[in-house]
Amino acid sequence: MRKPCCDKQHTNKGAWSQQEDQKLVDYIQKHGEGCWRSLPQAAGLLRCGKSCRLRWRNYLRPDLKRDGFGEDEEDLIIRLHALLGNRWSLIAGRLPGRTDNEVKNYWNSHIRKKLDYSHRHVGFTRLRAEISAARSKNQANDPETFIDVNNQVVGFNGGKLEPTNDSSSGIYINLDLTLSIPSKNFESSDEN
DNA sequence: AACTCAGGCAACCGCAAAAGC
DNA sequence: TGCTTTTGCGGTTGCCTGAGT
Repeated sequence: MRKPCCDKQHTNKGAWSQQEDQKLVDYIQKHGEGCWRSLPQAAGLLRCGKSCRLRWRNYLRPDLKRDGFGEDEEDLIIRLHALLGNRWSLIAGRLPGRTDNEVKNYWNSHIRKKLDYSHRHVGFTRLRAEISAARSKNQANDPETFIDVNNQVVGFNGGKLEPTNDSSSGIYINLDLTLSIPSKNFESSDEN
């Protein structure tokens, strides 16, 4: 039987107060990240470890961007989502200062709607077709499909998408994620 | 001004993978 | 090697806010 992550009767839930944030930040600055299970008690917080970890990673980390998503970031998310699906942590990993939760929320509240409009966009359709071909090759367990994501070559290895140095053979797709599709085209495609 | 409703975001939950023993 | 514990991830929920009526 799995133990619950914390004693829910003695933990706070809901929005974090400034005092709680400060305690968490102070503790992590002193002791570093990790040991989330024991952290709340050590930091004097009535929260479960998972809650502390989430709060730190999504909102308190000093390297987070707190401004809105730019067009280039949005384009990148669209391309990565076409490639990776709902692998939010992987997508967020390609966006410095962004979290998986932030990307996921942004996708669900903004981009998904936009894509409903843009699915007829020729360039985007072509991109999806290329990616779809690569993914179906992967489903056939063919390891020789490589995708260049911002100069990092990744390959399907045993069904997993992983960085690889071996791109000497097989299908090779350069997504060129440093360039952005003019996102205005997405919007305009349905408005005529 | 009051009410309703939809959108956006923060946070929680449960599961799976990884790590430790 | 197998079991337990911890961490990470993705889906979902619930609250808050602003627009519309």
